Amino acid sequence: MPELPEVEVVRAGLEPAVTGARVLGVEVLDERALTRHSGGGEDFERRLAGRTLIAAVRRGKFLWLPLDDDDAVVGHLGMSGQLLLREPGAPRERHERVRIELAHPVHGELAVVFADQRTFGSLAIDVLVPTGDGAAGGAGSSAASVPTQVAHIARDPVDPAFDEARFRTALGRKHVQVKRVLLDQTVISGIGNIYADEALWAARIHPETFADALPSRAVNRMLAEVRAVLERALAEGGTSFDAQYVNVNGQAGYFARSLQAYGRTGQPCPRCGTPLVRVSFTNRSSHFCPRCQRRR
DNA sequence: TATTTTACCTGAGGGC
DNA sequence: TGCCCTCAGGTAAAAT
Repeated sequence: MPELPEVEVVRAGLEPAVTGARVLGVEVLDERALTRHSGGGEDFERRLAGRTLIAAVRRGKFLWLPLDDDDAVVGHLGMSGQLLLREPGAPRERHERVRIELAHPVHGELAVVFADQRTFGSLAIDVLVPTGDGAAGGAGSSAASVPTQVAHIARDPVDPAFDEARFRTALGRKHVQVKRVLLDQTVISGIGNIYADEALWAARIHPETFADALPSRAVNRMLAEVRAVLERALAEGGTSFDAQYVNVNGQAGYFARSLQAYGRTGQPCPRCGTPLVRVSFTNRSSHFCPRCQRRR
């Protein structure tokens, strides 16, 4: 499932290929890939054709490609979205939804293919607006702007402009299980179910501990482990369980073999040996060690 | 206002 | 072999 490390791998892969490239043509094969776009498929194709892409930027799990004016192509991979770099005229991908043909001044012609099995992901053309804090909108560009669709998303914990004081304040005011807060992209972005479970396991915090009951020492530990797990996953190219998440060349990441808690129900906790448990949590699951991660 | 639930979607895998 | 059921989960809208 694409979370921050996976999306960053995709962003970094797109960056050299799209920066400075001109859009030769756009094909929308499935309009469900444009659920966040205000116009239809024809509008998307028309507004993008002939334009030049100037960067690849990411905040949390959102990705955008600024155009040569105040617009940007915004992308979210959802559960199963992929952005792939292909040769022009390459055969269709299995769940291909949108194809953008580009001409790059150095690399020549190529295609950016958006494929998405479950169609939770989407592309859209959106307007860039100034950031509230004046800092760069996200990783990959120094421009202090974000698409309007991303403006409500908090900065992610690996962003140099991440407002730690704001995060701590928000956490202290929420009478909600801490894992819910980690998954709330308006408080801290980039974390999904996998890395939430991993970070909480590493910080020895029960996922259902109320956020407003966490001592500041525990918050420090949690934030440090969130950053550590995201950075380790990034270094290993992200987490892949199957063909769902891949980089722009279609290759899987290696972090799945480094997971300590997520998906390891019944297996011994790597720290204390107690069998890990899985509990139902807001239409998904939480994995944790019942001994190391005691409920407060 | 703050928090919780639901809709959206397809394919893999288990049970029978 | 094939059918039915459950599960996976990010986001935003709807409900409480």
